[in-house]
Amino acid sequence: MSAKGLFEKVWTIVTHVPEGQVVTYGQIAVLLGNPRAARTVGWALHSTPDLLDIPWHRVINSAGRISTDCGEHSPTVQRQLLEQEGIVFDARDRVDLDRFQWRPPLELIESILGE
DNA sequence: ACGGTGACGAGAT
DNA sequence: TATCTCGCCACCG
Repeated sequence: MSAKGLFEKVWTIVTHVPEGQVVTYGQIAVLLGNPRAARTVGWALHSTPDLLDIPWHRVINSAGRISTDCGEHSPTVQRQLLEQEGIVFDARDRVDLDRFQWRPPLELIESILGE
C-alpha cells in the first residue's frame, strides 16, 4: 500500500477535506511538495475513479472558481454539492477562500507523505 | 522512451 | 477587474 504516484496522493488528500470546506489545486500541489504541479493535480482529479468516492467537488481553483467541465462532474453539479454544504458563491460565481479554504493539520500531511 | 495533454496559476496587459 | 499568455510536470500510449 505504498504511495505510488502523485495521483494517489492527491486522492488521499482530497479524501480528508471536511464537509463545508474547499481546497485549491495549487494548495494540494504545495501540500504534496510540488508547488508547481497544480495542473497535474487537476489532471489527477479528472481521472478520478468514481468508485473511490472522494469529495472531488471540494476542489476549486485559486480564484475561488469552479474549473470542472467534464461529464457527470459538471460545474452545475459541483456548485450544487458545495451549496448543500453551506458554501456560498458571490455574484461573480466565486467562493471566498478566506472563509472556506481548508487548513489541514500538519500531522495529517505528514502521515500522508510518509505512507 | 518520449512527447502530447490538461478540472492550474501567476504575471502582464 | 477581466483576459490572455506561457511555464509547469506526472501520466500514458
